[in-house]
Amino acid sequence: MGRSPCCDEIGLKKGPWTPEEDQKLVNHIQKYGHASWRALPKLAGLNRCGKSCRLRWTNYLRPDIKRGKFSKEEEQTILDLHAILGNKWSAIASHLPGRTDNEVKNFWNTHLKKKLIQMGYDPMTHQPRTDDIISGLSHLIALANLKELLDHHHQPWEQSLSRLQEEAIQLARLQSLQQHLLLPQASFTEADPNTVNSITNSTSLMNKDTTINVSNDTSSMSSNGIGSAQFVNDSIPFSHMPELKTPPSCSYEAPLSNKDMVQFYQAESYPNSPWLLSCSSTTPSSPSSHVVPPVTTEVSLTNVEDSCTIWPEILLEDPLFKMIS
DNA sequence: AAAACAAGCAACCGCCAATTT
DNA sequence: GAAATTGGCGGTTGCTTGTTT
Repeated sequence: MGRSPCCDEIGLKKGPWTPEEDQKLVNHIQKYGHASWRALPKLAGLNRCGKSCRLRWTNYLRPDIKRGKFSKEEEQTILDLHAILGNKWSAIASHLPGRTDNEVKNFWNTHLKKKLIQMGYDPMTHQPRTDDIISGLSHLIALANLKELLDHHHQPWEQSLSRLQEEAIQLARLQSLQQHLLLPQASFTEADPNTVNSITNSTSLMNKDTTINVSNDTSSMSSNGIGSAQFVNDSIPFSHMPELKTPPSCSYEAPLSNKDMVQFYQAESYPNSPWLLSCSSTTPSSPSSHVVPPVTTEVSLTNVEDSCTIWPEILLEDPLFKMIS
């Protein structure tokens, strides 16, 4: 059985809050707290639903709310955390004292998302947008083809069409190769630990300032009109991505069986939380589908364990973390 | 000066998980 | 154990303000 929305009651006010309403809410909470949001509006003399009161309090009236522009540090933290957590606004906001999930979400949607797109990143994956590069390249090639076609207008059009078809096949091959070269790592949302492990073992790739440089100089076009692409350094730095590193060591203060694996993530850029750690247990038969809550809460970095499994998306399960400062 | 458009943000909505009855 | 209730979260909406035409 479902439940009726709390704001369905007839006559309850919606929309922007007036200063008088704010004052009533603040006064009531300061005096009596907010044990029950449902009961609060009547007790406080407000013609609002409890949900509306809770939102107003948590997003605007709470005394510890930090207002004003986001600092560069806060911006970087949001970018770093979003790269790992995705749209977990509440979890991201918990790392930013005084900021609400709503504020972080709005800041992301109005500023950071656009910024990433402008920088050539996919705002969801935080990876360079290969579709843009490839479509841009295709566009250039198409223009070159058109130019060549016009240059050879004396040829029968059937012949030109046939040449274009051949070139389209070659272009498709080139694009396939480029995608392979541009995506040396699978997505971090991949749940298979083996895949994730192999990804993490090659994290050096993440921090290289690598990009594809597409020349628009037609002299670099080959004789059949297909352009060339080459890897060069530093145009689109991956600076906003947190650096993932193999940990120096792990030791367990609670015993773990050989079915267990350690998950960790180094977050150098998060103040007071240089390491976020957690352990979980998995069954050998289905490692990716059976991750259970932490079996230990204390992990310290003292001895090297080669068998540790690195799991970059550990932050996806924020509540499971043990933070060691 | 006015209309159109864009950006920013507070607030709402629906869903879900946890808790209570 | 099932149903009802509550609080919390993420997505979306729509109002306000600023900018451009």
